[in-house]
Amino acid sequence: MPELPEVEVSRQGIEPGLVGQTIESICIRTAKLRWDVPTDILLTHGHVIRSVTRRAKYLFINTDVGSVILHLGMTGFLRVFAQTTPLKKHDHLDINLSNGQCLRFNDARRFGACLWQAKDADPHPLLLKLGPEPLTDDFSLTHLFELSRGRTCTVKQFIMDNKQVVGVGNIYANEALFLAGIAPKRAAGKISKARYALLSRYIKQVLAAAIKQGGTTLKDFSQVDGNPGYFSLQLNVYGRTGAECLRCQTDLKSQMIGQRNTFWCPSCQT
DNA sequence: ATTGACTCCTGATGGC
DNA sequence: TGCCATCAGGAGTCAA
Repeated sequence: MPELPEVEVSRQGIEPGLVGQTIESICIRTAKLRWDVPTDILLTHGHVIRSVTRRAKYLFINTDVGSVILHLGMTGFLRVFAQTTPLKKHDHLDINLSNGQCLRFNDARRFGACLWQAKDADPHPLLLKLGPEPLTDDFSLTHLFELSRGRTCTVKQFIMDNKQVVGVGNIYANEALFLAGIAPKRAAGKISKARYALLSRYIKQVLAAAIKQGGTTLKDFSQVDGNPGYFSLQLNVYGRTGAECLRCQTDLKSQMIGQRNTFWCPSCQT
């Protein structure tokens, strides 16, 4: 289940195989993922891939005429290999390169997306409301505190809201709240500046650490080379319902908060 | 404006 | 062994 670290690891994985290569053709095998796949992406035929970038959990394959935007959703992953590689179930899209290689997008649950951003056009509507990138200075230690005043939703829902900060998915929200010692059900508007500074620092730390280790592998994710990520080995709370807290041996709790499974230590997190 | 419920989809899982 | 029913989950959309 790709979160920001997994998307960034995917970006780093596909970038060397794509940049400088010419797009020979694009094969849309599945016309509708989360939304209809825009045929505008075919405009990239014959154009060179200048860069592969990321904004939130969106990946951009950038050419001189525009960008193919990919979102991995829940179960999406990307591979770069020979165009002759046999198809597997749920292989939805190929970007064929003139060197015989291709970028292939596979997504079992089709929560992923392929979008089009024309060069010099207004930004895609989906990108307009996104908050700052958590790993940049745009996401300051006081950012969350300032936005949270008066908010009654839980702190967990607040940090997972893309309008506040992008890329904090369920796994890392649980982990960052544990490290900061904040109970996930606490109201966002009633948490002190000092605690938000701590939480912000841990959000940055946990995301950066996960990227460095190649992302978290649970059920679905693998790196572009097919190897798993290794971060799951050091999850403190996610998925550990009933197990003992690694810090204080208290039994961890879990509960659905805002349709998402939430894990915490009732002793360490207050 | 904010919040919560609903929705898309398929594979994994568990009960019988 | 097989067949349901249930669930996970990113994030947009809609209703309240």
